[in-house]
Amino acid sequence: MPLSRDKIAATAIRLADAHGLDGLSVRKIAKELGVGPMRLYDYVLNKSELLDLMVDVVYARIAEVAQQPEWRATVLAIAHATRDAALDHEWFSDLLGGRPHLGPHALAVGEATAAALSQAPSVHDIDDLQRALGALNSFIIGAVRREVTERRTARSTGTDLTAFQASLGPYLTRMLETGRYPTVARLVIDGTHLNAEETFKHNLTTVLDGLTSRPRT
Amino acid sequence: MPLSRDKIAATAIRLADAHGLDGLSVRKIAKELGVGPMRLYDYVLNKSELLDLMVDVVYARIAEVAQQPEWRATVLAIAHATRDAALDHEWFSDLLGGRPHLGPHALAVGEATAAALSQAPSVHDIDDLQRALGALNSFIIGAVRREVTERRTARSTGTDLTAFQASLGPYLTRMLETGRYPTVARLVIDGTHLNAEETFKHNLTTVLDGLTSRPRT
DNA sequence: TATTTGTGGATACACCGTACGGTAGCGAAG
DNA sequence: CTTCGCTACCGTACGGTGTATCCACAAATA
Repeated sequence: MPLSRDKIAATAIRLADAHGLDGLSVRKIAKELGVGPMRLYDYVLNKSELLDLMVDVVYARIAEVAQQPEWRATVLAIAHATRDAALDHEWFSDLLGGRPHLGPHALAVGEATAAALSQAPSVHDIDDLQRALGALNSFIIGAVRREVTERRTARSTGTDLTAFQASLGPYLTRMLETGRYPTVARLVIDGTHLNAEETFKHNLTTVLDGLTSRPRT
Repeated sequence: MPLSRDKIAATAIRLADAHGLDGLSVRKIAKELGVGPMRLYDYVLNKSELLDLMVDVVYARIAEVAQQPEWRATVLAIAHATRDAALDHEWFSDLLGGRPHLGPHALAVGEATAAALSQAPSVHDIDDLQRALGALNSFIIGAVRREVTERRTARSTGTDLTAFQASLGPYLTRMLETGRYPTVARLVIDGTHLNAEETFKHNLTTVLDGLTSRPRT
């Protein structure tokens, strides 16, 4: 089996899933494939092109759900698929929004999203579409990013309050006890541990409603 | 002048502004300060703590505008200040949402945002607040991130259409000419070059309206 | 004066992305 | 059958990174 872009991308994804983007190096991928590090550069121009490859593989999965009968269902499906993908591949959220996504599958997702949004009421001309697309993508990117980093810190500190205070405690609890951040303190202490998926869905429909119900300015 | 966290952060910010986050290294900061690389570790635990330091300096600037008479004005001011800061310090957008922002000034901004949002109509209990805060921050993070990467690619490819096609052309124009991405193609070709700040403001008020006008689910 | 303490510096390690030169096989041209 | 050019593979090497560790020297204390 003679090595290929697909195989390189696949093992790179496996390693990134296991050890994060920081733990991903050309050398490790090569070792995992049983070849010298430089072999990869016969198939890829840069490391960043390798990252683009990985990203587009993930987009391929997202693109699979991008065909729905109704525009709103399409948007919802894409957004949730993006979130799911980022939860499966946390490094994906690190790359999300950080570079232009121009791979064929990324373009397919962009096309499906744009086509869906263009059928929304209150999206009349192309400027409306551009704005709506921007708002939607901004929300998705930010929400996914936030959720992933939250999950990471929760994992590294422990999820319950006492463990959290023990980890960030010396600093953060002291900060919160200064009384200068009462609302934040209330959020940290009294805040229910909301279900992440429902929060995402809730906020997504909020944004979507705002997008479609709003009269032209 | 004996070196300090503030001075380190200040020159690190200067270097990052000039050469980006990738071009920032402990050694270069040290050289700029005229000391050995290891001196910095007397003031900072990690490089990531150094990044946290830089981030909090930027938050200090944002926090300055966080006191407005009306809750909506406060939110708008913070959002725009965040965007301005990210445009001045593009590396800031790379860090935005990527790690928890726990510096004193970041907490101050978070407090101000939370306090403002808690006064919005339709934000009744603490769960409402948490959701609204999440939605708002998600949008801001994503929007800023998108705008910065867009500006970067525009800078590296040239802004007008022909230069853009010349740069991405061999690949992207071929992609668009396949006809598989008609909506995206229309956006790229017919899309007016919208004013970025107005788009941000427009989408921000859209999100904010959606946040406040929406009845409870 | 002798001794402790802390501060700045140099060196070293493990790792990174990748430029470069070289070689072994193989199909086509002479 | 020989020889050429080409492709696919390989190893080594360079300049960079973050940071652990040791060391020298100066100041302060006993």
